[in-house]
Amino acid sequence: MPVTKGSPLDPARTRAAVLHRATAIFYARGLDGVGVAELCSTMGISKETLYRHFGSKEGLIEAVLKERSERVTRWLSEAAEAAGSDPRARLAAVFDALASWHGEPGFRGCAILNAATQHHGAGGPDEAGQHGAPREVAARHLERRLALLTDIARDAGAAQPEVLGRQFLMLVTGATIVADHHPGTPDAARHARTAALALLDAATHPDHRP
Amino acid sequence: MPVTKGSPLDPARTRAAVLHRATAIFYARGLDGVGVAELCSTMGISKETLYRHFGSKEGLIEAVLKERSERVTRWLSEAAEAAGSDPRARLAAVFDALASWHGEPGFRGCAILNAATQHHGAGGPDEAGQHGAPREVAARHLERRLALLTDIARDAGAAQPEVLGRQFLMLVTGATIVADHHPGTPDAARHARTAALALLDAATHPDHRP
DNA sequence: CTGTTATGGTACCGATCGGTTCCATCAAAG
DNA sequence: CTTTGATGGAACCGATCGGTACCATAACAG
Repeated sequence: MPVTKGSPLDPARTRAAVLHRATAIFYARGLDGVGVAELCSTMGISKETLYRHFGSKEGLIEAVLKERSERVTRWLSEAAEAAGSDPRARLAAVFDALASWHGEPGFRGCAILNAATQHHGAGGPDEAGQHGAPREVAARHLERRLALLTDIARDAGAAQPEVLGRQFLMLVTGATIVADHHPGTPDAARHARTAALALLDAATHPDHRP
Repeated sequence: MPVTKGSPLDPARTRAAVLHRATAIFYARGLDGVGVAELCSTMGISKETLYRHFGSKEGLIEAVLKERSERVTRWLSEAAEAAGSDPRARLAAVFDALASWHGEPGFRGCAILNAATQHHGAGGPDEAGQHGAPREVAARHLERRLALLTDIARDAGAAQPEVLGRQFLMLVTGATIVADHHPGTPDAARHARTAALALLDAATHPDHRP
């Protein structure tokens, strides 16, 4: 029989705590920037515990990235929903959420995209049929974000919501990258928001020029 | 006296060849994805030669990134110039060049941004007063790209060329990232081009609506 | 109580890392 | 010819890597 729920020996609770702590450490130091030994000592667990729960460092990374992707996706969707039903307001809310994220103290870009970039060495599918896990997670991550943005474009009545959604995706992604790597553009998300709204208006309103 | 120019023992020629080969290897495998030993054997040189020319792996990386940044910047500027003097045509040419780059066989995103992401562990300035070299090179790289795009926006007569230039920068960067990490969007640069031209037109033409 | 289970700590493994040193070679300068 | 300097090859260094095995402890089940 399993031990009592919530006890300090509850494996599920331990796993969740490790996942949470490892997410922050990997984000701050990079996937290859921290070894398993230091990782465990920082988290206050033993290596045996880590390997019992996740099998390998790769397994831990994959679990961290999947959980992070779901959390971020949910966070952005909720930010859009909170803005109401007007597509324009929802789009603006997405970029406002982006701006506040970029302004957070430890901001270092998108953890999922960073991980995929750091692991680009494992390019193709390996012998186990597994592609590089970080790159797969990143692709699905962008796919979900594209779906959210395309929904907004569709609700707004754009002629080509798929195209407009992809343009929004590039603005969101580009703003995050620029905010991370170009200190001269601290308000990237604000400018991206202006551009996105202009594109939405151009795709929605009829063209008045001859 | 130095040996005859062009001889196989000419240090400058050796250095240039190493730089060229290392650029391709680092781009394909990642900065940490290949060790110095494999790097040297692949390039057909000895470790002593590498360390005599570049001092350390970090020194080689820095030299590779700086050379790459200059080459890419020159390439994009020339693509814009070749389109003539019309700002709209030059802007379109930039995204056309981007599209052809994204379509190349070994495309793996921007080498400079990838390197900066892979080395985000060396966050602040170290004891030698040197910030993480890859991150500095990336910041300057984006700065030069921003200057090119802002010039186009200014030549087009935009009311706020700095803002429009930054929006172009986010579209260029976002398109490259999406093309790398989202297989579902193979024509990212084409959609980014459409968006950029729409933004340029909106910022240039007077607004006809009440 | 006893038995089970999850845990933290530690020592250890082979492999690989970045970097250093020595040496034979080979082309060009004199 | 001899001398000079750049090179490739290989051995070697200490450190760190991801991963495994073993063990004492502590909390819970019965």
